Amino acid sequence: MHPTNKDIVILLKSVAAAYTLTGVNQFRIIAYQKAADAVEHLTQEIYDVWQNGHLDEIPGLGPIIRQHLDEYFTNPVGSYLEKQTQKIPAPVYKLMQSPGIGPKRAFRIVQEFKLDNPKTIFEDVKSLAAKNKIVELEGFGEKSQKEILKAINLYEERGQKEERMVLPVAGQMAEDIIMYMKQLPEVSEIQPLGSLRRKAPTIGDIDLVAVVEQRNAEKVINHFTAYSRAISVQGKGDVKASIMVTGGKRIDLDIIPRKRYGSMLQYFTGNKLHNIKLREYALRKGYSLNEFGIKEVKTGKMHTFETEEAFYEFLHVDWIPPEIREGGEEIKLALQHALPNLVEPKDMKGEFHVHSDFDIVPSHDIGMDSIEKMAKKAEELGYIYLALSEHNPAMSRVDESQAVDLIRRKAEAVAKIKTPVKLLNSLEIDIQPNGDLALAEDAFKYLDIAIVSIHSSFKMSRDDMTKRILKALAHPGVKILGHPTGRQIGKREEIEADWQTVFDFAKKHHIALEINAWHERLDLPEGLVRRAIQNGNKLVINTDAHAASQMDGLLYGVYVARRGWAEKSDIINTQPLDRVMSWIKGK
DNA sequence: GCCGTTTTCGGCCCGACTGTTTTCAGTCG
Repeated sequence: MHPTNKDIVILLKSVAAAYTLTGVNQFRIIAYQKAADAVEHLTQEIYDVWQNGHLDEIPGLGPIIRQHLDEYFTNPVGSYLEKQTQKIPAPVYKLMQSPGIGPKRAFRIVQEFKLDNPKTIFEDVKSLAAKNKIVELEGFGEKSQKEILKAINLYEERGQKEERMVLPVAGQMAEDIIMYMKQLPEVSEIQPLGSLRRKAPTIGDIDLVAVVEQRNAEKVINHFTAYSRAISVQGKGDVKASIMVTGGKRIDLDIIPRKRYGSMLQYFTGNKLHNIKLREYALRKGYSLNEFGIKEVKTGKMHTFETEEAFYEFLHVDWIPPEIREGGEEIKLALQHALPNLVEPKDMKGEFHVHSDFDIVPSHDIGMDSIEKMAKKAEELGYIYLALSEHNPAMSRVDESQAVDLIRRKAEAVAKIKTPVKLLNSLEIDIQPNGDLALAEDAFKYLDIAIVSIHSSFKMSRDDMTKRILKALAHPGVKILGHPTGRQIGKREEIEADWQTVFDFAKKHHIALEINAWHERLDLPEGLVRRAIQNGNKLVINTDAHAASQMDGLLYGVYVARRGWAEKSDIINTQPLDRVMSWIKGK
């Protein structure tokens, strides 16, 4: 098994902890913490990124840590990183995993009581606390003993299976509480920030900021903590509060007067590395940034900002779309007025991957709505074209001539629909393990366009998988590679393939890479979107809808495209019909 | 150890909260 992102996060944090305890340069410790943070918030598996030779694209990982990771991925045994962690007793790292216990307190406890078994560390500490032993340590007291117990219990209860929400779930949760908060006229504005505003594929907790005048603060905070879905109040102060809602998810609320709203938006949108880099830049210019405004370091004069645009403008930095605030090169480009002009939802003019209920005897799940209904929905969305791409007929259920007949009949059914939307007869065809397509050759003449996707044998060697994909793409009828990595967020890993080779081949043959907008796929992942674009590939954004209502979800694909720095011209289904048709015809 | 729109050397984000202390250390986001 390859190390997961979580493994690497723990590894890097452990090295940072070991350095903290052995007393190395504090900035080296911070560098490891930043690196751990970068990996923790990566939306791709770091192992895959490493395998494809692109560790250098991750901001926060410098040459030295990259080299250590390279060694670790090749063979962890005896590697530098492993050796560093071994300098500290293993139970320390275990103990640190409970919230509120950092390296120093964990080390103190382990050392003072000579706890050497990582397997029993939590039990050991609990029984020490029961005997009131921890209170006796210098620097610890009654309350810290209690806090430590609470932290361990919390970790044991649910810390390990901490799950992040997919974007639409988090979005709905935010919308619900925003509606609730807006019942108060004192809340003049309220919006989600953090990873939700940056449209990250998964969301840990929900951050809200509301514009409230100081005299109404108490009332608003009280209203927030009285939310009916709150199962507990985590914290409550004059200007902020935090609740836990059903499902164990946290919602934080900060309130701010109108005149400081801009700096608060910037501060809580993040991400962390973006903020650090912006503040470092500002500091070189003599300014210190915080959530209340911009301070002139020399004079102490404070500037406040009602809008985020004004905040960035003060620093002579172009406003940066939240989706690309990742701590990479966006600040540099914003200074040069060279940010990309990201694709927007309104640019979308159609899509190529929806499943109708036409009974094609499909190999996988069939759609819920008729072709007509899907076309109607496309019309409502203002689309000018739509491709109906059901799964191919199951080879186990129909023979070749029956399959050909089904495709022909579907073409006729599509042609019969009266709609201003240009409908295309398409299919999503399985790529078989040997790279053959699961469709009789004669059927292709009834298709306007074809998507090919992998739906089986996800575990293959990188070489075999790459060959399999190239063989499928070599078929002249193929125009789109569907959900290329096959990942399902939180459920299935990405397949392993040499993406550079796949991208080069796709580019040469004018095959588009899909950004599948289904919220559990979001595939291509944004990191690969960015590389595909830099490589000169074209992409399409598709919903993979199995019901008309799901076609609204194209938005989530647009977010991924934006997070991958895609402009309108990179995305084929932003283009007018004639351009799309000439792409289909292979020009 | 990382990083760069006055630096490839010499700096390094910022504040809140908590607890155990009388001025700070540890942890977190």
